[in-house]
Amino acid sequence: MAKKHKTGVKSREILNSSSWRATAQRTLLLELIHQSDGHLDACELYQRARERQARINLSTVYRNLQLFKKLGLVNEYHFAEEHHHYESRSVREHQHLICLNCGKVMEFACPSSQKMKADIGKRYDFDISTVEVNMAGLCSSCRMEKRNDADKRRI
Amino acid sequence: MAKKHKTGVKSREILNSSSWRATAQRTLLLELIHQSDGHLDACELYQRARERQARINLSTVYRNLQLFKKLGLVNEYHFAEEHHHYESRSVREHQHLICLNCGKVMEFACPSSQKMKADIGKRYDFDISTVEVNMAGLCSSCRMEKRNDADKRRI
DNA sequence: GTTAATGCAAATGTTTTGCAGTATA
DNA sequence: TATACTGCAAAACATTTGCATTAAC
Repeated sequence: MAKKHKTGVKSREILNSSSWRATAQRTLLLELIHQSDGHLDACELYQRARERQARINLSTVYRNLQLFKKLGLVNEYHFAEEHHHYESRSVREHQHLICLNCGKVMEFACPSSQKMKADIGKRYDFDISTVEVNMAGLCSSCRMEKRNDADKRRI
Repeated sequence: MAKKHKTGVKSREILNSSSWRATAQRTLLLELIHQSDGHLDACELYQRARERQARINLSTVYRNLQLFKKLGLVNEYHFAEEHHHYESRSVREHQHLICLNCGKVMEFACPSSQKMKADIGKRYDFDISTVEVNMAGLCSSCRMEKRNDADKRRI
């Protein structure tokens, strides 16, 4: 409850501080992103938004995600999939591990990534804005599932 | 010259060792990927292939890239763009830095990624097959270009 | 009242797929 | 000769865009 209120206030502050308008759609989207456990894709966000605002349009979702990205409110991630994932920027720095079978996403701390960012930026004279460490593989339950499938075929 | 010959032989060996057919298109695509400096996208590969086989089709390129990925001949990368990039798997381990303005891709060594892979795999009980470290930002020449543009607008 | 933002529909770009014809093993 | 592979066209997705209407300021 307290969290929800805080997020709402924060979003509103950010929007008011600039010339961006705090529309119902925009506020709802920000709230849903903050509430979620992270790594939503545009389609999932759209579906959740529709539960509360039946007439919201997918292009509104995309337009606002671009804006949030520009304002630094969300990070965009590029996993081993065709679409992007989005996450509130406020959560502490972490990286991602994805199961290639079930799509489950785990987060892990990666303190070395900030040092790496500075080193590489200096070495190649780049102004680096994002660092992504993406690992992908099979989680334990999917590994087990695949093993069982293989056993069945052998019978 | 020697390199080209070696690559051709290697590709042919890999294809012959299985039931996959060494078609002219497939052989050409493998050769182009091996010859390139890495991180090609499907469209670029298609354009290069057309210079030598005018009638080759983009779907053939995509189908073969999927096959090469499955056979472990190429790696697929997900940079901050809408399409994927592909690279011969034989080259030594490295990670990528991409310019968000001009699309230029730099490669950098990241020896710590292998240790990280082992650590994270153990901690989360994942069988990790890929580790990507993607950094993105502005290269020095694009930074300068943008600064000049800003100056012009101010006049 | 201005003008930014939305909804809708259509366009764009990337990747996949069905199918009939072709070429490899 | 059997069938894997290709080319072509169309479909399937994710994302963007133009434009008339709506709503925030």
